[in-house]
Amino acid sequence: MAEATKQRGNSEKRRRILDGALRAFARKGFYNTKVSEIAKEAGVADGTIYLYFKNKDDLLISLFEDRMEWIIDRLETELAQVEGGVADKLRAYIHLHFLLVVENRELAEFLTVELRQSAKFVKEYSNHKFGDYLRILQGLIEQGQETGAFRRDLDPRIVGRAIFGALDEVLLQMTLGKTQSADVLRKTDFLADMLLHGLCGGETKQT
Amino acid sequence: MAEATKQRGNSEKRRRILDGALRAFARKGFYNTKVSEIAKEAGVADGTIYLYFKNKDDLLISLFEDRMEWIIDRLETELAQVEGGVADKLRAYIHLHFLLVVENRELAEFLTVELRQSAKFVKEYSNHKFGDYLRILQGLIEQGQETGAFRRDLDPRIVGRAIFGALDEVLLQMTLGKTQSADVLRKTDFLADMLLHGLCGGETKQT
DNA sequence: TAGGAAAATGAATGGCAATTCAGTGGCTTG
DNA sequence: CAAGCCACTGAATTGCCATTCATTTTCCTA
Repeated sequence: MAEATKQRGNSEKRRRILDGALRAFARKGFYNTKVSEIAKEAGVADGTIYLYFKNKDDLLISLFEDRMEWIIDRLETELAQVEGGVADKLRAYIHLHFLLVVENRELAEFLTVELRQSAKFVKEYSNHKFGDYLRILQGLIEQGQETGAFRRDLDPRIVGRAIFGALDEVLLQMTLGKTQSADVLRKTDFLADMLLHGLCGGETKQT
Repeated sequence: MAEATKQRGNSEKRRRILDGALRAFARKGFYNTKVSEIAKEAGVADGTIYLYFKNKDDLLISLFEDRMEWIIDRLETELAQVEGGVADKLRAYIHLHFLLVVENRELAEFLTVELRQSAKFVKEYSNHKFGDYLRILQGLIEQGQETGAFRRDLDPRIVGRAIFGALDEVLLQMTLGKTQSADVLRKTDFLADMLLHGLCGGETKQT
């Protein structure tokens, strides 16, 4: 029990710090957030943070990995349950991506803003998590191309990026603009339709 | 002449500083760039920068506005010359957007990375330039909807964002990944096709 | 319950880098 | 040529804030 308690103590404080950091980073961005603010947000002393993280950079990376892991798990679980063709999976993917924002504004704000800001940063530390995330989307595209549902003249890697970028930018706008949750979800299907059928395309909406 | 000379002297030094800042920011990002580095890059003393800009933030904003203005001018000029339907204009727009990167990597890197990083920043200082840029794209979509070339069930504001996001993310990838210029341009048409006709759609490529 | 290890604290430190400003040099003008 | 002006310089100033570490508190264990 001693062991368990200690572990739990550790984990719980670590979690509190990550949660506090998320809130603080979402509000002011990485560089404008003081370590002491994170500490206050987490209800912890400044020094305590350094018992759990090597430094401020490490805290950012850890937070990023922690949350991406959570998102990826969730995405994989839920996508596996979708019945229907690849197009339906893609719709589900987009829906989940948007749902994430509705359910967790701060996380969305943190990811949309900091992910790009730290593009090089993340790149230098060879972060796999974002790659894993993108690979889910790319896998979906490839699958669609194999089954003939999607056209084959497009590079899945580019298409994956493009779709991610489209969603991300729209979400950024909504996040910063404090769009109502209901409105956010309403846009989902339109965007999915546009990506599937194009600007010129028909208005088919299959379930 | 005295007046002219002084003016030119001013402008030329200001330009040197902006150019130096662009190079420095593109390389290391705003927060990791020291003012003294910008000064060295511009071939100017540290203090000189403060004769032309209020502070480091002001320098960032000025650089951003300066370059966006240039881009917008160019975009408007070139789009006006495009013959053909709205779809062709959209293709041209995408082509120009990509061309920008090919011709000016540093600018592209600066914009893709810093634009988002400073989303709030830019928002607080109510920057109109990015809005102006987006409005060009949105105008194109609206025009297409009026003439019947594009479907009407999509909000032009959302679609504009989505397209911008898609392009931007793909470019970010290419910029950071040091993709060859020729390859960058090759992707242009595919991406345009995907946006116009969708993932499922045909492979029509009208000129 | 005492003792001591582990965890947590937060005031003090140290380094860094934005900004300032006293001084320099060159140019114009009378 | 003197004198004032003005852009420019870069070393010194200054404030900030990440990180450290001597001290305190908590929590076991015997």
